[in-house]
Amino acid sequence: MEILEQKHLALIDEAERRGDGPTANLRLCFEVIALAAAIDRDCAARLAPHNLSEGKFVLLFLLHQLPDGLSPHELADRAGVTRATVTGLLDGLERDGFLARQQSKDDRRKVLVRLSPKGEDAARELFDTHTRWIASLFAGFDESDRQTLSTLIQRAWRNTDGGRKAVQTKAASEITQ
Amino acid sequence: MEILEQKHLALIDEAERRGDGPTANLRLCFEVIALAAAIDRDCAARLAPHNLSEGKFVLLFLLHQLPDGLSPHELADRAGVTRATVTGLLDGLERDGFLARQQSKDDRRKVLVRLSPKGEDAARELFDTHTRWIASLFAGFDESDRQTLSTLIQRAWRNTDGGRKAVQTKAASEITQ
DNA sequence: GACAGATAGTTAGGCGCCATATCATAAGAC
DNA sequence: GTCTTATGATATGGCGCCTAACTATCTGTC
Repeated sequence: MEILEQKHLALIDEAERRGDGPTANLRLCFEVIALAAAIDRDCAARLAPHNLSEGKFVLLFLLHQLPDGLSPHELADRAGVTRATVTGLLDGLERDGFLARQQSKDDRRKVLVRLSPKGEDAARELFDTHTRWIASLFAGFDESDRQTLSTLIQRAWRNTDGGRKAVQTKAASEITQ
Repeated sequence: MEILEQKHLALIDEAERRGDGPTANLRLCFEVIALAAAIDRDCAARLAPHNLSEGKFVLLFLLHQLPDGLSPHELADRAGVTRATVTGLLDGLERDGFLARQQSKDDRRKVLVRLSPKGEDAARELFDTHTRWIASLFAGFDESDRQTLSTLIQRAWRNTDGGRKAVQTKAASEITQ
């Protein structure tokens, strides 16, 4: 029952062959990545039958129950992707009838995106099954397990570039206060 | 110091708004994904200056110190990607002078891929810095931390589709024995 | 020795994501 | 009122990955 991916096994082999110190950290890193990749694959597999990807699903639920719609720009900000990416995702969603684009009245540069009834249905239904599925991944975890896992992940995260920057930003803002 | 991505924060908000039971598991899942994504980003940022991606780097180190080279098929198997993907990666690597393709003598369907001196240099040098960097992500983890994290990750992994299949396969093979 | 089926590599087309460049419109400075 | 600058959205082209289809070659069978 090997959790790691092929390429990572090969990398660990090579590191061991070179006697490159402790490969335990390598293995740990690849286990994290393997879990995330497995979750991504499952997510994609669950959404594909509906002609949706993870990115499209996010837009769908961001637009859910917003009769006034949102602009592509707002969608990009809230989804954390570029505006260009949103344009591509909207193209697909509009083609498949989940939503419609409409020119804004007050700002003629702007576009308003609104879900169609089909989109509203999909958002409502998929959101529930989706969150239930995600929660089920950690079935059997009690509060202590969750706390432990979360703490260890955050410790590693602080060693990434993004994590380091966040720590610095936080420190700077605390001094400023 | 928020570790989660924008879209996941929005998803958790919505789940809480709906009172959809425990959102703690959601948060945990997204933390795993955020760590993996941060690592991926760092990896890409470190390789980009050399005109390499993670996929290309894997091919490079698979070919390292193999004067007889490998075929695209073998590379695909060992890297865990499709042959078509390997073709694309090889195109880029060949264009950038890291390797050369050469017709095999004994099987004229086959192609042999060999690193150039530039490719050999890059593989040797990058492999070391790369593994050191990965190990540094878990700096400060002692054996007990590693064991704990690994166990928790594997427990979650067994709840993914891939994990379930692996468990079944293992059980079946044990019965057969 | 011809022929079916396996195998090797590539091509074509798609998806999701990105960065960069382009074009329309809006808002503020003077 | 014009002119710069900011802000919309999109187009273009790239990357890594996929599947499916194609061509060339090899292999085993009759």
